[in-house]
Amino acid sequence: MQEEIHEQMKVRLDKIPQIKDAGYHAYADRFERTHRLHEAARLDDGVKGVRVAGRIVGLRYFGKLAFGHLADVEGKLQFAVQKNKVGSQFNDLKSLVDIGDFIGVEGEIITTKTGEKTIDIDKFEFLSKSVRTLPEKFHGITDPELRLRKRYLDLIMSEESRERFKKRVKIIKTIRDFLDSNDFMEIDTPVLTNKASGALARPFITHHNMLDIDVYLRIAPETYLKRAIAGGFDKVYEFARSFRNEGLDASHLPDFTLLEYYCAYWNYIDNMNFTEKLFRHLILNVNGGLELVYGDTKISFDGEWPRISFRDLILRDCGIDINMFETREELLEEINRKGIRFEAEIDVSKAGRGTLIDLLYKKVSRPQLINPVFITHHPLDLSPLARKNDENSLVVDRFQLVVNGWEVVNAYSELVDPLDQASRFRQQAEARAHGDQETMDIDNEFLECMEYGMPPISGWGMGIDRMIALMTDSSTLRDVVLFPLMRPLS
RNA sequence: GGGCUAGUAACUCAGUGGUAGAGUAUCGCCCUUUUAAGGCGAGAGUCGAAGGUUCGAAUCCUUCCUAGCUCACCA
Repeated sequence: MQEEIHEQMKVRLDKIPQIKDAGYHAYADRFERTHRLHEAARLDDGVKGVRVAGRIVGLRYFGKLAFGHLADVEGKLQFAVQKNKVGSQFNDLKSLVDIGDFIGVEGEIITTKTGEKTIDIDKFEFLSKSVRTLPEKFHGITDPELRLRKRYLDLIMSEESRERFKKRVKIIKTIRDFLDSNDFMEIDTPVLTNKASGALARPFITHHNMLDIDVYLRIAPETYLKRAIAGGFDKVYEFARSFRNEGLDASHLPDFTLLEYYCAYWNYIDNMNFTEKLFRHLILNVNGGLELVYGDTKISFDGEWPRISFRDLILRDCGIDINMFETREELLEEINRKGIRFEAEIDVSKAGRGTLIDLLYKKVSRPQLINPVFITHHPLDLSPLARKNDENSLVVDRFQLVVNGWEVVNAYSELVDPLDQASRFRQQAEARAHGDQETMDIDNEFLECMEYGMPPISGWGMGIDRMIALMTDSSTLRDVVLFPLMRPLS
């Protein structure tokens, strides 16, 4: 109770000793329920001895009768309190109980004149006193900042918000069940690491006092999951909370959930086929159809999804054949000649060839991709952990699933050749030496693991939060995360 | 970081230079079928913060804080 106590709070605080004087506990230790609220709401009339508990979210008095609602995230149930049934407890309710309090009630299931399932109570128990008033009942919280900072209030007040987060639970459970039923094993890999590897991104750095070393919060679980494959697990996955010290906006969070799985003996084509199955299963089970509506956009996951190479896509969208330009200088010259400008924060003149191609793709192609499309065969220098294509050594056996202009999935045939991996790391180091920020650290421990031998592997990663935003028609990722990071109020 | 917008009672919002307002909520009274219940009455405010202009500032000016949207970069 940091701030000053205003009138309404004082009124409620003053009730706590009165609650005790009346023989209740203001903060009881337990309540034996026979049903949860949404279960009780499905019982037949006449069932007696029903005991339910919840937060009071509405309360209306009519002289010697009162109606109210108990609610939780799963549902709500109306309760009726009649003075001639509960006796002296009626006045206790009136003088001690407020909207926002938790109570437990026991009574009989009835249906009111207006047709609503109701528990007509014989008695109630006080469970927990709320000393602050809930937001206004009709509008709830509309200030987007308050909704994020005080998500619990948003959940109490907004059915839409409750449904969104329940859907998140269902999405994650559906994916987990699907992977489990396909013989994947869920494992955990470290969050604190010595190297920020597995992706191209700026990490959070923290410090371990006892070891006196700086450690990184992982940017991806990739290299550890592959170590598990080397150790003999042959299908693994992890819902990996990952951390990137970069922008923070509607489509980027500093900590987000990255689902990755790895399967030994698959290549990227097996993986694309599996991806289609996974998504069909997910969307059909959670949304009941294969079409999603996101804002004004309709997205169809039906049918076979197009598979197009990075080169063909860029050629189609801006007429540049990236295979014709083998150095970054030649490519940059061509990009400038076509009049394509990147208003990039990073210095384009320092970017490597791969980074340039990536910028080009994000500028001319990606925004146009609405329905799911597999983009394949990315430039080698953008994919230091992916296997080289057997026909064209400038590209890798990689795919991204792009939906609504978002990279939802990134996957490839994993590089398991330790000599090639060592040379890729060296290339990354060179690019960094030339000023390219978007590079990967050399990870010698990972390399050594690979030297002991890894089977063929295909790995896969998906930003869960983005997928959930797509499936819940949420315009910002912060709407699908319960408690997003906010600058503290000082 | 740039541009635009916003911050007034616990909550939702009016109020554009002249005594700080409404609804919800709270407190008191009436009411046994309501569900944004209703009726009568009352209390509740550092108008985001600091400075300035003015006889007088929620209102005009400056700076700052916070947030949302948006643009550029990152999943």
